[in-house]
Amino acid sequence: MRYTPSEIEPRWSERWAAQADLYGADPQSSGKPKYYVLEMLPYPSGQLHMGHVRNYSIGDALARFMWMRGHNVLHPMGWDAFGLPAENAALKNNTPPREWTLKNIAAMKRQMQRLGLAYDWRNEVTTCLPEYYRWNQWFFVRMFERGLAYRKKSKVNWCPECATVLANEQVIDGRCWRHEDTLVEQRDLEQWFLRITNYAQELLDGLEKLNGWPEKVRTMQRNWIGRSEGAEVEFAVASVADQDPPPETARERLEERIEDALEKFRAGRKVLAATEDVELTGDKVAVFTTRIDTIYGATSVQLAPEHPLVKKFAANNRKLAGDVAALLDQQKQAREAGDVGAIEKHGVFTGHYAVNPFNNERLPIWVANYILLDYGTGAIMSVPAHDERDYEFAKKYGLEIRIVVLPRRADAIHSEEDHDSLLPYTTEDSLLINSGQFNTLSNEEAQRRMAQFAEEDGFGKATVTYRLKDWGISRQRYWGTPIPMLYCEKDGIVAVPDEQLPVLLPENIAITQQGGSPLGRLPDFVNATCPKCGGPARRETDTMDTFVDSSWYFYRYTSARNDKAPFDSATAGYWFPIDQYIGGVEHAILHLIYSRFWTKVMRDMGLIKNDEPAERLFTQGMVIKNGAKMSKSKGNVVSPDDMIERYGADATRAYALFAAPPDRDLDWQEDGVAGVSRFLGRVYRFAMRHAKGANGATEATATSQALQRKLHQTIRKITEDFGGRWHFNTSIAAIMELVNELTAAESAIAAGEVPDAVLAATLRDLVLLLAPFAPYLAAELWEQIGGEGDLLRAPWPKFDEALAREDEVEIPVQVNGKLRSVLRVPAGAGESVLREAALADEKVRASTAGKTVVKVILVPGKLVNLVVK
RNA sequence: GCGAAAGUGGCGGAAUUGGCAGACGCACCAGACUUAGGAUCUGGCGGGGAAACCCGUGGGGGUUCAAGUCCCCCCUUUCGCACCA
Repeated sequence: MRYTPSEIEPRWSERWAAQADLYGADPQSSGKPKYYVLEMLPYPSGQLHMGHVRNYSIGDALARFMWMRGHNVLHPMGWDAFGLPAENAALKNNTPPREWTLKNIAAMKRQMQRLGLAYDWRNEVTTCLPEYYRWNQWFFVRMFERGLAYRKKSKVNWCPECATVLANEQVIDGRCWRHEDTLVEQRDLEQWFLRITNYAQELLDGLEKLNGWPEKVRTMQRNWIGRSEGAEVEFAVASVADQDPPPETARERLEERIEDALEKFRAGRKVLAATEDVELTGDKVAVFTTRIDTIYGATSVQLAPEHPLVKKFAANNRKLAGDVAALLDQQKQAREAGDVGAIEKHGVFTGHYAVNPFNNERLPIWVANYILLDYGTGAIMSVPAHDERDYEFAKKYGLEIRIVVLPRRADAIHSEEDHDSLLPYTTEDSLLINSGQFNTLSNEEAQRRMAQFAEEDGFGKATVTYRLKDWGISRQRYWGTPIPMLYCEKDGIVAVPDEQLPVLLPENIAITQQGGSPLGRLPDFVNATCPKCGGPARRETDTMDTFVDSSWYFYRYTSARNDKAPFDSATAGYWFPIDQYIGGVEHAILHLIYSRFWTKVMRDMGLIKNDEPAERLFTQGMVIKNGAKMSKSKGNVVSPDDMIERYGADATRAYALFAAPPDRDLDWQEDGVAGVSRFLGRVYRFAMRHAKGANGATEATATSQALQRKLHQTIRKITEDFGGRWHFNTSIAAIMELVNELTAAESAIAAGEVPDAVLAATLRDLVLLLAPFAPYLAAELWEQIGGEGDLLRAPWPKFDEALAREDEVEIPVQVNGKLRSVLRVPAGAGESVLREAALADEKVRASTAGKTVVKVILVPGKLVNLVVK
């Protein structure tokens, strides 16, 4: 009667695979409450890893539990099948990407089936197939029509290793998200963008309502969207009068004069006054600030090296051009190294001035290497007294530092020196000084009034800026969704008409590592006809970022074979939002922000009604080994196949749930898997011994009552775990306790102390409790004990409060907080019973002898504490 | 630097609400059994001590009859963010 998962499991696996509708959802008319449980779809690398196993074990346990609780469950699976590895593999093995990918999918599907995961494969979604990606194209055209997809030349992140562009979200510390060692370069390219920034505010606001999402993920998204409230203020540019591009000698003279002004400025630290013969040029420079209230303290304006105004200034000034180039280089290097925060601040005076519209002061315009063109307006006003960076910069270059707010708690400030030692102070709990008509206002009040003032006078306004940028989706790669756009000489950019979709990805193509999109080298693909004028057109050769694929795949599951639309709205309306989404925290930003965006766009298109894709999100911890993330380079990768072969799928899955709470990192210990396997063996043998054996006992005894009590306590615990904390490690531990108690009662059972009915009911419930965690063993035993129908649809056991109740409890007795004895009293014993029992207890009396009991703490059901002196 | 989470036996972890610290499992030790197995069963297993008992949840302080749990300070680890104006 050995437990042999290697025989039991494949037998069931085959039976399940033969029933396509086994894990299918019921029709909407079933009247059952719907439950959509979803695990993130894998990239088909060809091999499941332990992270997948953990992810799917959690989801599968939940799905099975919900089925047994009588829900209508949708539990699908698919493949995130486009992406660069397929091209790399093609290069290496000379296999077409499609072939390689489909082969991997088949292999991984086998692994999933071997794991006994309860997916409805009839809804399988494979993103690299035209039946799927045609809808990516369809969505793209819809977004183009709505102005949400646009093309622009911009500075983009370029990974030399991938030979393609990356989205901001795919750059981590200046490196490619797929190539930890590869620095991302900045390049200028024409790219397609999706206007996710249109939804920045809604994406931010929506986070407040996502109470079923981990706070950590919400915070990460909040930071990523990076809203900041402030104001834009326009400064007029004033320059040394000499506007015409001067001949060489004149230019040198101008440079001298600028040097001269700079000299004076340095000597006197009073540039604001050293403005001699400057006059307005008609140019304007807008700065973005979150602290308009400190604008009277501005003593310079700082521009990003790439600011258009800088180009203009530098055109007349070779020295400046050289200096700016150096600054730009520093910034670029810092950016590429990913430590912009650590950059040493450098700057250069341009010789030009900006007029502060609030007080008409002329502030020197500098170029600084820490100002970023792509945030705000690429220009700032520098207020050294109240900003740490500005302070550092002003100290370094001797710029004036002017205090314009006085902290409310200013008691300690008695002199200028005191002030200096406190600088810079950035508090917003202060009052304005040295600020003209705004003096004595609070910061908050001043911010409002000054923005209003600027708006009324037409030189500024309150604004909101976001760190979030539009989503660049063009990729110069082959293995992705072709962007369905055409370039016609006459009609410009034209979308491919719906009836011509999908734009098929050509199959026969030589994958090489040379730059540019591989599709660009296929004349048959590139040369097309303009649908408007019928003339020749050039086809877009870039493909879409694969995150497009995963932004809406879960809608497709609800009607995966639909060839009229991306999905059926009514069906999606029934299933959405996803009740529980489960995956790794590494997708907290990328996938989870894109798919929220996509959902909002689809809602605005009228395809769906929900605002958010998923009601609840669970992010599981990583699977590690010997304290480190599993990786080939560390040689600590544990193969799921290997585990299944040695211990079975049940033991592997149950261990993945047992070894740690699901949200924490899990240290994979093979001995632990063996332990779980031993436990399953004990269950198997116990059940087999009693599956059919009735010995005619009918009389309830203390033992049978104790068994029933334990059983119902276990049912209660596990049912609560599913509804609450998801600490499946303790759920499984509870089943182990139950089984320990059952096997310990073996001799009592043999002695007829446990009625047949109790034993049979216990066995049945034990099998049901096991079903979400060890489905193979549960199915096998279910059959052995004569369970009817499929286990998955058998109702989850109900716990009986009366049977679960203890009738006698142990109450610890402390003397001065130290444990001295344990009382056995009837459950529900009142205070007087406890007091008497405690005082009468021998051990207690021994330790209180010769002392007076000052106080007795009685907590019925918990403990007794005697305070003695 | 900012923010979050965590720190409990040799190891993974338990102790939702302040109430017997170490459930359950691994490893280890002792024993039983034997068709000698990657088997099964029984018992032991935080530290000190012969015992009574004492000590023990990263460190230090505090609140409380009672603290792993609450409060204050500090240390360590992991994760996120980081010139964002």
